Formats: sequence, C-alpha cells, structure tokens
Amino acid sequence: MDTTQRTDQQRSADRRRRELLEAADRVVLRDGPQASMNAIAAEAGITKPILYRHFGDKGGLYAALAKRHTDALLDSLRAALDAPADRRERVESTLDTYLAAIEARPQVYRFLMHPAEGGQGGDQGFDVGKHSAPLLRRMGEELAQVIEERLDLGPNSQQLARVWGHGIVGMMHAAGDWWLGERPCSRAELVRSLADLLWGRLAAAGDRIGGPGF
Amino acid sequence: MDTTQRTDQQRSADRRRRELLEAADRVVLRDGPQASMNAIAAEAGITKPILYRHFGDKGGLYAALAKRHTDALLDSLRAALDAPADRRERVESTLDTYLAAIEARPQVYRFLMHPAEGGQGGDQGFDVGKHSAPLLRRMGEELAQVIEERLDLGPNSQQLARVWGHGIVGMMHAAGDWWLGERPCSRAELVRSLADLLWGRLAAAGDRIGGPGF
DNA sequence: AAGATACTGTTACCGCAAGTAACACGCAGG
DNA sequence: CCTGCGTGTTACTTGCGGTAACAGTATCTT
Repeated sequence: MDTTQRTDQQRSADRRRRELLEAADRVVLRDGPQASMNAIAAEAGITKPILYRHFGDKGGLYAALAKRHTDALLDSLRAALDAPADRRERVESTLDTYLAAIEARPQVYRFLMHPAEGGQGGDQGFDVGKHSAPLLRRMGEELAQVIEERLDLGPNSQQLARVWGHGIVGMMHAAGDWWLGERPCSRAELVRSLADLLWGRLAAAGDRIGGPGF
Repeated sequence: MDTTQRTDQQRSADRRRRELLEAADRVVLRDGPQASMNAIAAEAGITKPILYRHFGDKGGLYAALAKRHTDALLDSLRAALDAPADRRERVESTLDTYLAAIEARPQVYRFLMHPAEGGQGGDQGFDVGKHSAPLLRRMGEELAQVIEERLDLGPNSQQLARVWGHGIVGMMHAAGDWWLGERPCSRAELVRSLADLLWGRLAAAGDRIGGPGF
C-alpha cells in the first residue's frame, strides 16, 4: 500500500465529502428536514449515486450532518461546564449556553431534534427520530460523568449520576423546546427558573392556601 | 336535517372507525412504527381508500391513534397526581405511574415517542416526531397547572410553574427513555433518584475531594 | 508507450409507499 | 322504478430511496 499516494486521493475525497456536507447543510436549512436526496445532490451540483457512495444511505448522510453540529454543541457545553466558577454559576452557564445555541440556530436545532415537522402533508423527511436520541444520550452521559467526577454522592454514586445526567439533560431539552416555541420569557429568566428547580425550590415551596399541597 | 337518521349512520361510522383504529393498533404493535397503510388496511380486512376516507392521511390516522394512548396515560397520571398524600409521595407515585406505563407497553411507548427506529434500513415509517411533542407538551401543561394551583411560588408563579412543568416532564421522559433502553436499575430506584434530584440533592451534595466542585 | 486500475461521474431503472380517481354494489325514499 | 348516498373495490399516478451498468480520466505497472 502506497500511503503517500493514498493520502492525496483521500484528501480529495475528504474535501468532496465536506463540500457535500455543506451543500446538504444548506438544503436542510432551507427546505427543512424533509429535504430529499435529489435536492441535496442538485444543490451540490452532482447526482444521487455520488451521495450514496459517500454516505451509504440517507441515514449515513444524516448521521454525518448531525455529528458536526452535535460535536460543536458538546464542545461549547463542555467549556461552560468546566469553567472556573461555583456550582450554581456553572449550571446556569451551561443551561444558558445550550439555550443560546438553540436560539441562535433554531433551524439546525429543529433538524436535529424534530424531524419531519415543517413542510406540507408529505412525510418523506429525514427520520431524525432515529438520531435525535444519540444527541440527548451523549449529552446525558457527558453530564453524568462530570457529576460523578465532581460530586460526593455516597454509595451508588455512578448510577445516581447517570440518572441525574440524563434527567437534567431531558429537563433542559424539554424546557428549551417549549420555550423556543412559545417564547414566554427571556432566556435569563428561563435559566434562573430551571436552576431554581434543580436547587430544590420545588420541595421548599409552601402549600397554597386551601389544598393539601402538591 | 334528520338528526335521528344521522346518528344511526354516524354510530355505524364511529364503530367502523374504532375497529380500524384497533386494527391499526395491532399492526403498529406488531410491525413497529414503520407499519404501512397497506398493511393496516389488510389487517382491518379492507383496502386503503377507506382508511383515507376515515382519517384523511397518514398523519390523521396516527393522530387518532396517538390520542387514544395519550389520553389514557394522562388519565393515569392525573389520578396519581391527585391522590391524597403528601407532596413527595405524590411526585414519586406520578413518576412511578409513568415509568410503569412505558415499562408495561414499550412498543406503544416507542411508537409514540420514537418513530422509525425499529426495522431495517427503510425509513418509511410514521413520522411520530411531528406528534411526540404534543404528548410531552400536554403532560407539561397539565403538570404546570397542578403546580400553579397548589404551590405558593410568589410572584410570576404561573410562568415559573410552566417552566417547571415542562422541565420536570422532560426530565421524566429522558430518564425514562434511557432507563428503558439500558435497564440499569429497578424502577423504584429510578423513581427515588429522580425525586431526590427534584428535592435538591444536587445542590446539597458535597464536593468530591480534589476539585472545585460541579 | 500501452494496458490495467481505480476514482468520479452519468443515465436509466427498480421497488415501494402515499395518496387519488373512477367505477360498482346495497339500500333508503319519491 | 329511478335517484341519491354511503361503502367498498381496482387500478393508477407521483415521488422517494436506492441501485445497476456504463463512460471518461488520471494514475500506476510492466
């Protein structure tokens, strides 16, 4: 095997791949998640079989596309999570980073999380459902690791950390999704409310007059 | 308009509709979410156009199907939420009810939440992504209402309650989804861990030796 | 230099699922 | 008896994902 020669061709292939991914990105951002392979191929200036040669099938293309955005987001989150500050501040900063990301590029977010949502009746979209989980799972696992590394949770700390990691990520995700749709308050308020929830204000709140309390 | 005559025919139509929904249910449970309209029609012993006459399009059929299960689940959750017990107990009971439901009928759950996941490469499935949100949203709104009715949260209580409602539902959902896939612990342990999280144990936990704490 | 090799690209096709038009039976009421 | 109307059918169109089979072109081998 002639490695030096291979790298040459491989670099060309990689460049092509990146070009295709960028074209796909453009189409997905424009047409929503139901972008067809034909459309992507057209945008890239080539034809379908090439896409399939590079990505195997639609899922492959999607996976590659999702990985780019997912990795970028995870990097931001890691940075916020590792910043030198106290716990509450870190939590708020991480929440804010996530929410800022989905606020800045809602199209990307909707693509990653909610597959065939835009568009008319047609449902021939990307089945992101198959892949939205991986993003949440990865975030959950990362958070779990951070929690377990840094907090003293007594016995069974690993399991507890994982439950919490996935739970907190889910909380962030669901609240963010709802917020992005309705925009009922500012980002800062949302962050504060969620942090308050994690800080036990639910348990600490008093009962309302007249009932046995939630 | 002859109302008495109409009710007669309408009742027949409604019966048919219910039969079709049950057939669809069977197929979806058997074939997973990528069940085709042809397959459902065959199971119901009729042909495609009838399905379309009753439900408009695939999304309509799905919506009807989802509504059944969603309503049933929401009823159970309401019952748990309204039981006469103290707050912690109610929270745990509600969490447990939800988890028990998804544990008992994972097929239904996967259908409602994760569209084209089972099955081979083909992605011609129900695009539940378009409809999984409604379930979560409804749960979030219901919970928000209960929280706001019963807890004294000071000013802005409504907004806070909604954030918490959606956040808690998201936590429950994500943790449940992860748990259902990996089964890392018993249901009771999961319930307890989540309730602990809501009870502020994250904020209360001590730092692990060697680091500045999460 | 000449042929084998490998990569890139094309056209033309298959299979399959959603959704629809057009036609056919069964049963009320004038 | 004929006219509606609701229920059912067959047979079709459209559009997608995915795939053969073939054509140009540069590179490596002998």
